[in-house]
Amino acid sequence: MTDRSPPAGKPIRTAIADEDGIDFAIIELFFFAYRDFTSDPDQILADYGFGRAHHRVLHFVNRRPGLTVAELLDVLKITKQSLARVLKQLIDTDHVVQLQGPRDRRQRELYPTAKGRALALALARPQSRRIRAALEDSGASERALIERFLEAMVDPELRAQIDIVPAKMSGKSHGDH
Amino acid sequence: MTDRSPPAGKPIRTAIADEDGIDFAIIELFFFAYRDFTSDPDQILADYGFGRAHHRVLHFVNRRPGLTVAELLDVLKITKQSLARVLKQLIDTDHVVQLQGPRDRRQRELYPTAKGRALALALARPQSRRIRAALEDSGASERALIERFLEAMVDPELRAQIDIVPAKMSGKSHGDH
DNA sequence: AAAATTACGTCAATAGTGCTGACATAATTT
DNA sequence: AAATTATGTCAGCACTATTGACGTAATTTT
Repeated sequence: MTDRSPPAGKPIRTAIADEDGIDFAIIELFFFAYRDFTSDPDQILADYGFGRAHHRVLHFVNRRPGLTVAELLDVLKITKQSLARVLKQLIDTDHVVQLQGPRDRRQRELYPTAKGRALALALARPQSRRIRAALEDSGASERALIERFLEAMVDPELRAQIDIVPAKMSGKSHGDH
Repeated sequence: MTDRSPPAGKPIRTAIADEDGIDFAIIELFFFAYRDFTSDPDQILADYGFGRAHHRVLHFVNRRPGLTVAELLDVLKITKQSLARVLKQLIDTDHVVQLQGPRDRRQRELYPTAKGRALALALARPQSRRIRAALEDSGASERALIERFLEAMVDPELRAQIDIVPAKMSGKSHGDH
């Protein structure tokens, strides 16, 4: 019994740094940034008994009023069952309403109520504040650049999901490439 | 029974856009970017029966070999219990080893094994590739700018966690403010 | 030296989010 | 009429996270 079950690999004492050209710095920053980015709304959501999933649904229902359940599933990349509970809670608490689709009556178009819009705004406010502060801190005027970078981080096939958003209609035209 | 239980708020049909100066565009892009950023390693992890939590532990153990359990908890911002299972699995599978702290023998210093380092690299590779591609797509040369922005997104009190990383020792000095 | 604190491990119970698979219903399409 | 589609729901399971409690060993304080 002098040695343990597996060969018990020896400890490596040197930090991984930017070995092999891997960009650990940005990988790690992305983790930290997202961790804190979500922490603000998480605290508000807790007061409502909601979680991050509720936030995401609320966000997209407000951004694209009238989207259907199937479209929402596609954007969130989760399963029907995962959405079901969360959506039901939002409907039961009068944050979201369902309307029968005008053309296809099988579809349920999702709309925020005034209550749902107010909550979406309350959740977005601290996040937007954080973004504004970060843009200032990091030598602003680069908003478009940050936007393009984040967009480029998204899977190319899925960028279509982004281009649906209404912001693009307000004459920004920072990229219809 | 002409009306439902609650006043049943009316549907709002207009998109939330950038109402009240809220930066919904970047909020949403951050969600999409992070969703896809984590999807690459998630697939690899599935082969090992690991999840995202394993990745995070593996990442930081490789980035700061010798960190203690308490330090890791502080960085990940999770509870001891949440870490316990994940860490145990990584130790049992010989990805991470614990050494008794040299000064304080209560502490357990965490180190990656060769196996653990290899996995950390394998997980980081697609992420780094995605970052490189995004920097190119979005008119690169702005790496430092992106880095500063992400850093500024982190809670100021917690930025100390970032400044520990070894990358800063390699003479980059883009900010010891 | 005794007492308090600290670092860590573990146990129990619970919540939130996600998954797969199966099945039902209503509406639309073929 | 039959097949397909959009949605809802049920059962069961996995992973990550939570709080609270307790135990042990080591260090620090008194």
